[in-house]
Amino acid sequence: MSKIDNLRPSGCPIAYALDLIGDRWSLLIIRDIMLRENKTYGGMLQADEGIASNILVDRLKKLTAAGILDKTRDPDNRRSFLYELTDKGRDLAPVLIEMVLWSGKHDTRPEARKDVFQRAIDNKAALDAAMRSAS
Amino acid sequence: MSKIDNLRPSGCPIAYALDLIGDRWSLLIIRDIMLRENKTYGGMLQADEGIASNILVDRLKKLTAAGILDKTRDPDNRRSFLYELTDKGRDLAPVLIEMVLWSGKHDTRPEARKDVFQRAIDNKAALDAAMRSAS
DNA sequence: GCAACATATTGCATAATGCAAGTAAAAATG
DNA sequence: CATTTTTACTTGCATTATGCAATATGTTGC
Repeated sequence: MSKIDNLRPSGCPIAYALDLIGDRWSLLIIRDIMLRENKTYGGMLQADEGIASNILVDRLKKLTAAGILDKTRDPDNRRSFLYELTDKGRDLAPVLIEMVLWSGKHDTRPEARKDVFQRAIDNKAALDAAMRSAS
Repeated sequence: MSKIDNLRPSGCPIAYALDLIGDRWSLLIIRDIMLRENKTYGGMLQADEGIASNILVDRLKKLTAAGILDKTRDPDNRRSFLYELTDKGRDLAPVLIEMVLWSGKHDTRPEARKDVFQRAIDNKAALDAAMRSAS
């Protein structure tokens, strides 16, 4: 198991957030749930960015331990698990939305995908509601 | 020098943001500038969280290379440099604000500092403007 | 029990981080 | 103009995290 268990004691809210979700993968897992209804280990393994299986397990454990995700058996497929957002996890929707707006404005690469950016521009509140209800 | 130079090619805006600022320190540097007017190497070294000097140099270089920071000589102290936000950097203010709101709601530790959280609750637009003008 | 599916673990190489000490260069002091 | 101080940065080395490929564990349906 990797990554910090102990939070930085400064009390700074930015530091707190970074201690829990400040890495290259955690928010992509939350994106998978919020924007792609991808709630299973297997589905997340196959996502675009190609996370390694041990890292995925590690992050799922940490996000669950942090009270951001909740792990349950999938009632429709009893050999699979569902990782769903808790209230704390759902409340990350605005953070993700602001990241999308920032990248949409500043990522000038041709491969940059603008669909979610456009949704955020068109109706931020509706996107927020959709992301929260996805869990 | 550490950390990835090549961006993940998925085109996902969340992945783009994480490739540039998805680590434990980058947003704390930006916080120092935006919320503490801490724009020098030495000032950042002494911030609450105690970043190591080599990591600080590395992140300052990367953020500058990413077009988020701009490095100039301090006109008031010619042996010091100022790291200031570009437009791209200033546009991260909403991301930081949403993180503050999230942590303020969910960090239940007694040491959690609530001052910036309260500012964001009271007048988000005013906080955003203050953070942008700090650079 | 067995095949298949799904989640998770292990071993090992590479890369990032953290710490302590040292270097470099500009400005202030005498 | 030599010396000290300030400020920025670098280096060496130990520890920790990440990435990859292979393997293992657990669950279900037959």
